[in-house]
Amino acid sequence: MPTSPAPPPTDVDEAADRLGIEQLRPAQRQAIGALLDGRDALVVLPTGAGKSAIYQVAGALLDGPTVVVSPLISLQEDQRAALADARLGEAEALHSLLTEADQAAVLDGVAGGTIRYLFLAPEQLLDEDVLGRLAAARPGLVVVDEAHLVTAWGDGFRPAFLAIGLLTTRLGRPPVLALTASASPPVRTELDQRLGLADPEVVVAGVERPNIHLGASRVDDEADVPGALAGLAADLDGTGLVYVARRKDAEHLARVLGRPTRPALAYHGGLGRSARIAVHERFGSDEPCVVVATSAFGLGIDKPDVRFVLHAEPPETVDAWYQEVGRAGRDGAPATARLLSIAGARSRRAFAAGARSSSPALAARVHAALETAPAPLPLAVATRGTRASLARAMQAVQDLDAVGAVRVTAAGLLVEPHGPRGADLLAALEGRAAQRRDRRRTEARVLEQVLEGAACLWQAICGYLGDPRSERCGHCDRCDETAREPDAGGSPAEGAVASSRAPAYAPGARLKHREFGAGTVIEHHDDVIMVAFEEAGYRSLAVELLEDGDLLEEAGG
DNA sequence: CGAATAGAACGTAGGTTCTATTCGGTGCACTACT
Repeated sequence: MPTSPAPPPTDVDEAADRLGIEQLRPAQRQAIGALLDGRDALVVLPTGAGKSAIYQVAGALLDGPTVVVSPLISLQEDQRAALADARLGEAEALHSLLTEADQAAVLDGVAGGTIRYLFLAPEQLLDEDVLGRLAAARPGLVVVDEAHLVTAWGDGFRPAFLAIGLLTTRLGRPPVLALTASASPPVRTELDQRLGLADPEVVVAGVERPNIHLGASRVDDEADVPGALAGLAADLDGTGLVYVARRKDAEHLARVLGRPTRPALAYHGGLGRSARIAVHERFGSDEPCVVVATSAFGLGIDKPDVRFVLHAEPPETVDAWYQEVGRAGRDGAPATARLLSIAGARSRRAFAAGARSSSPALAARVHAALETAPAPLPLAVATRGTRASLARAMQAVQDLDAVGAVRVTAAGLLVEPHGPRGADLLAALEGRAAQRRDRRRTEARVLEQVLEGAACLWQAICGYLGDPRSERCGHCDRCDETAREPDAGGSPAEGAVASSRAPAYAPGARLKHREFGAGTVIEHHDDVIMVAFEEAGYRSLAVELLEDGDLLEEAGG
């Protein structure tokens, strides 16, 4: 006989206690409080800061099951296991590795009220049967874990991420909690829109990782990269990660970097299941090793004592760089991150990012199909016959929703009677597509500029991620160089030049541009500032033109 | 976007040179086979 379930906790502290947490941190309390008041929340905290506890506690106190959208099956299983002993209620995952009978049992458990926490991938929500049964159970909370993937993966790789926002409406629109370790201000704005967050409680803290020493350097030729990496790795002890752009680079560099005392293992998405498990097990062991990997090796890694992260070339964006660097030094002990770029060459990872995108033509077809429908249609029915996968069609629906051409209600999808149609609709859709391409290009360019510039690296990253710091970090290459050149030629450090000449444009300063709107300065050198605009993304602006052209509405804050 | 690969033209043997296309990193789920 199973033991009878524990009675639900009566307050936040009791729920935390059952998780083995003595004292919740202020950031956690702030988010939990908002959710219990029925509000949405967007939480940006580094891994290890207790993001999961927010939904674990809030979910135990809200009526109805908590639905956690989680990107990987392995992650879902980890999260389920973490709740297994907590006496907060039953937790299950729903995915394709379960037998059909087990999947049915999980859905029955949700419908019958015995399951308190359900973990699933966004693709599961596209199944009308799953969606309908979840809706009937009246969820009390929807959680989007690794929420930055809504923008990073939704627009191309896994379009189901874009559908989450629409589908929460079908789930009765309970409070939505978006969780991530990194989200720059433009990404936050996009998350608000894509997830349909309504005036969310925003909690952002602690982007900088003081124990990670950051560096970026340049090699002249591609052929120099393996030797440079080998040199860096030789000076570093313990277990480390090397990120590369392509699968065959992983295989090749693993052979170059392996040593008898510390083997190097290649990891990428082309490996078989058992090979991948073997690398994860070796990486997790106490014996040091180096894993040479594509971006496949990332999500869900929580080994505390990774001592270094090397990049054979720049990642797609500053966000991706921060995410990958952040896998070092989780234990708080000193760790090292070094990035190589090839002089004059674009990173191979930058252009692979935006190849696939949604099609205005497909969106127009979906719209046409809806116009002839007599009543609100379930999403899956409305997009039938468009010759696109359900997930692709969802991407189209999301675009239609964003330009105001359709509306999603609990009953399904319908055409907005006064929304754009015909040529207007197509123009609006194409405008959106162009905006997305532009966003991608500028994001790749920002990383290039940070790497080419001379500014403190952590200052640039923190500014980019919306947690600006006004002083140099003291633990990156650029700060080391500044410290080594005390008063050669009598010129003060660059940061001092910037702030004495134009204090209004110091990193972290807020400004409002006539064309681009509100933004935050993230870098300033040579009379050029880089600004993160909430709506327009990242822009480099010449200070002289800015002032002469009277382009600022206001500055300060 | 730019590198790699496949195919075509050349004109009689197996190579060069050009043009067209596909592919590049992430994984969910599904289908059809052992």
